[in-house]
Amino acid sequence: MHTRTITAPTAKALDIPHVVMAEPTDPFGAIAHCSGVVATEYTYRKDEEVYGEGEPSEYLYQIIRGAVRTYKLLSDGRRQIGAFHLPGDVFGLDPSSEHRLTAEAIVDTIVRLVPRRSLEKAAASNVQVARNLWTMTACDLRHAEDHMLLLGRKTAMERVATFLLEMDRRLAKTGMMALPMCRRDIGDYLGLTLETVSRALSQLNDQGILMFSSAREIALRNRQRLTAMEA
Amino acid sequence: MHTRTITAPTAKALDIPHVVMAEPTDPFGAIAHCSGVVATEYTYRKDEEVYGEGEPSEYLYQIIRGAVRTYKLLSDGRRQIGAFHLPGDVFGLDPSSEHRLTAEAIVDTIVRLVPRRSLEKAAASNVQVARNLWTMTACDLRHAEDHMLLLGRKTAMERVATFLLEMDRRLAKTGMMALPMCRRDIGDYLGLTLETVSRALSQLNDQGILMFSSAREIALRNRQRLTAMEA
DNA sequence: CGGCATGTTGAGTCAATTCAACAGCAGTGG
DNA sequence: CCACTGCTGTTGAATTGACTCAACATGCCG
Repeated sequence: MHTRTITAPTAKALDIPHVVMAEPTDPFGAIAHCSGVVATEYTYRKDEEVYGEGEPSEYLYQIIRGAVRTYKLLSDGRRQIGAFHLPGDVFGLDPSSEHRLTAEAIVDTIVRLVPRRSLEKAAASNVQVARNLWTMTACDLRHAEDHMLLLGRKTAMERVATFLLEMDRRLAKTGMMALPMCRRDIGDYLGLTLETVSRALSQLNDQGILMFSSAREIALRNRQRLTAMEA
Repeated sequence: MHTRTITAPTAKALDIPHVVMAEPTDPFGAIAHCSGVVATEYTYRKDEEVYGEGEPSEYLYQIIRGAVRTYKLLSDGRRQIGAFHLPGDVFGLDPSSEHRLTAEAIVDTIVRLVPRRSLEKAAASNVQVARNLWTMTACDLRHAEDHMLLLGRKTAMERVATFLLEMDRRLAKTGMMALPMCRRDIGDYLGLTLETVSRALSQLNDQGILMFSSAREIALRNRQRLTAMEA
């Protein structure tokens, strides 16, 4: 596994090219540049676990390339994926000392990571760092709140429409999105079975609302109609 | 509407009696005692709106007596309640400037409130305050993550069992819980219809797992079996 | 080229919903 | 005091959206 260590002064050179941050500012970048904060690069293979639910929270991660799913399991194996993390996204931030979800690479993934210990230290003296940590957690919370509405009250088609628009916004570069995750992952994210996801996508294809290049390469042909289906 | 203003020095006298905080520490209390932070009391009537989705976030609230629901609506009226807030709980904390859910009193409710403006000011100079704000948001996030698992993957009976154990933990004082919310609220919290909630409760009653004093006064008779049903 | 992962589609089933009727209770006013 | 009214909760019957189970198609990797 390839590992590289970057000290604060050189970290700026690592800024991810061609990625528009979801946030107007880049809280992770702001933190990573603090004196005393050391960022490291690390690579995970497809399906490799980054951390497990209940494990001590030792690092904060930012995805450079690839994708990560974070999820919870029930004892009988039923799984709920809480979020997909894509290039530029930060994950693994847990004010409590233990992770509350498991994180796994969906595809081969490169992350930048910062020890929690140095974050705590930076936050203790630098109010702006503390504020950024809060902002990042709040961002996760907003997503979770929206997702509860989806899981509790939307129909299968509405869920898939919402998913497509979310992914389109987050990873479509050229009008085409290359989904890193399989149908089962999408189902476990949307609270559906993989078959139901597949049927909904086929139906949207039949209606001309989207077009497949391959099963995971999708272009939206009518965002307006899709937005109307989102409920 | 009765309003009372408390300055920091006297705020300690207002500590809510006979309420065990969900957290080992009391972040709200810690913040409310900061110099420059002024807490006010306010009363909302049953079904009165505390704030609406999209409104500017001006206050942080702590419930003294009563109960509040926070929810999101779809355009056709479908509702997802994200959380119930009970005495001692803090709600309305939003790092962004706008509320992302609507808050309504479930019954006549007394809250203590602190202006957001003074929080920002306190957090800018006091790292401990900043840390407490982060901790409170993280607490909301944890609940949301657990609730996504419930909404996406649990059966109706498992949802109701989880709900009963949550409420038992949070408001049972004498082995009896007095639910402030109606069946429709419970359904909208659990992603079910009110009829399904009612049927599940009746079934638990028939099985001797709980006992009704009235429709909203419930005593758990077998927490172990209920925990086993939680999945 | 074969073998396994992944994805699609069909048929039948079922858990939860919808629609409907009724019961219980609280508050109101004669 | 009791009928009246509205609201909340329960229960039954029929429906349905999503699931389960199954077969087959596709595509990728060695």
